[in-house]
Amino acid sequence: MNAIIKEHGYKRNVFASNLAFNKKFVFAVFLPKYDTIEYWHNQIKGIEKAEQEYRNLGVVLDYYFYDFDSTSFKNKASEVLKSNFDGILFAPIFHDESVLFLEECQKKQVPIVMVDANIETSIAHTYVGQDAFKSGVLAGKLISFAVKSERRVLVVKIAREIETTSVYLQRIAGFYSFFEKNKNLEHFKFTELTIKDSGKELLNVNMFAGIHSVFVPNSRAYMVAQFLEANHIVGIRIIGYDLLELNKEYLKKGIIDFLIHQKPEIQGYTAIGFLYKQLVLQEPVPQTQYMPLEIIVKENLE
Amino acid sequence: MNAIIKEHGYKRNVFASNLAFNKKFVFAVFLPKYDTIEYWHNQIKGIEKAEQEYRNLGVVLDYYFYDFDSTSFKNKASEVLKSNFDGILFAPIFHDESVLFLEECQKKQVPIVMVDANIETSIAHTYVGQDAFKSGVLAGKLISFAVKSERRVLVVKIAREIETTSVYLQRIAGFYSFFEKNKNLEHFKFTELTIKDSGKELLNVNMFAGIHSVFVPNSRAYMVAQFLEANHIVGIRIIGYDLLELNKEYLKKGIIDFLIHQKPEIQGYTAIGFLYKQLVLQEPVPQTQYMPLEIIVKENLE
DNA sequence: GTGAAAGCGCTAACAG
DNA sequence: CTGTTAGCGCTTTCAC
Repeated sequence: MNAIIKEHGYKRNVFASNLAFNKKFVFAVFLPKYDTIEYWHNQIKGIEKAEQEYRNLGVVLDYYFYDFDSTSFKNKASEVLKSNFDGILFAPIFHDESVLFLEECQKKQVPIVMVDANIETSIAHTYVGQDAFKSGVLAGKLISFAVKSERRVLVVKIAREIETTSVYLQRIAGFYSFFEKNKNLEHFKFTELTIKDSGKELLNVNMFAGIHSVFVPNSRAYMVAQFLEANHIVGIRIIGYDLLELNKEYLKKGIIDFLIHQKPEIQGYTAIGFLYKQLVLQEPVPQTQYMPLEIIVKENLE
Repeated sequence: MNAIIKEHGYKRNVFASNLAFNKKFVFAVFLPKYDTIEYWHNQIKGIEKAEQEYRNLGVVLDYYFYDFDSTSFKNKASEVLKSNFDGILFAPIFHDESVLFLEECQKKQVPIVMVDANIETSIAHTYVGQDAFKSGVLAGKLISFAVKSERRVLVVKIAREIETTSVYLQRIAGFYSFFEKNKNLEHFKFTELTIKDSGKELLNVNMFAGIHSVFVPNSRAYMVAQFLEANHIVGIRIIGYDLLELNKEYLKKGIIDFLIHQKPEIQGYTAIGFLYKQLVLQEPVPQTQYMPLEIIVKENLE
């Protein structure tokens, strides 16, 4: 009989339904501590915007932040699992630990949304984030705008040891694939440079001799920009990722030329919106939601 | 007393409020006929997406479409004004007629949202759309990526007579202002070409002799691309506006290099969302919401 | 003006 | 398992 009613174009009244249900939905938000990491700070900003928007609509957020190490992750994870929540948003920074965490969440039968990076698994979940490979291809294209004479490109990998996600490797893979697929770009030559994080002092002028462009496959383009500015090296095109304050500053100065923006705020905002849709509105959401790849130059910043 | 209650952190329960209010909000949507104009079709797509989203939340849309002439606009306008609506979304294609229409709407005391173009007026309303001048500046920047030897740029104005909005003039103004502000770009030389709409046959090969780049300040970049392709002219960079199917096609082929995207779907979607916020949620909305200027190349299309 | 009461459409609990 | 009912928090109406 219910079936018959539904067939006949019946629409649940969301207001009445949620009024009667009279329940707050608790979304657990399980992310790295954001105090010092601007990228995560922006994710949180989007989440907080969504929190405010859905506050009157029966949504409560419970935050759990961990330090950027796997022990802290595991400790907080068990804390999360002890609590009660109707939906979970988290970032699988540490792969193996995240798989275990996912399995526990599955037992709770709640909707799961992952941001920033995805995990290959059969456990149903939604991914909201970047397509890292494609963003690398795009970086290649942007570098390729230079003239058609010989071009030397420096790929600068500045990474901390605990970098366990493969995001920046995927970006580099995409980057090279662009030049492989475009055979008329054989005049581009590449050199790689690997530097430990906060090892800015390891840069030296010789590294940039004869270089026309620099590709920084993570958010640390500002370090290269700082160095080039301090040493009065001009005419080198820099392309990097993420709208950190320092990156934006050098973009405005014209020292960084391109930033690829992954919209962390929108990631967080969208993720909460997806939980809201599933739980409050009882509507389906996509399995994967890639952020559009935005090209930011000085003139379309903001 | 009400005041005291509110001071004390009282939040209206949106579910109960709207259930008791038990009213459908009618939004009048007053736009050009979209059948043949892809740009407006995309606006409508966004509006329909919003319609679906808010259908269960007490929102009903009433559509009014006019032909692309001011008589049709006026006729439909009076039809709209005779109807009952709680909020209005419209595009001020014809300036003077739109001002009159606005004044009538004001009398109805309903929230007003304008898309696509704005009107200078003291009548309270929200504008959702592009910053045309800024988008022209951006176009200038994109053209300027070429090498630092002499560059000849052709500005191709393909417009129908009834083009009454000044959007494309603002874009051109922004475009030139970029080169004026950057004195190191004096090697860029400009030529203008004005062609009546669907006068593609008026293009000829000589126009492109010695030209390195073409700027088309509206959505008709594909016409130039078609011509260049048909005449096997290569090596000219084209930059235009809007993700029309034809433009996208030539972007994929590598004949158009850049498209600046004004997100018409998002405009429509946002506009409905603003009416929803004001009427259903009784929350404030901004006076002006500029769309971000998106740079689209082959590699970040879709 | 203030106060009481009906009822919006649904869910959950309880009775049969 | 099906049918009935209280009540979610608010708006509107009607009585005072």
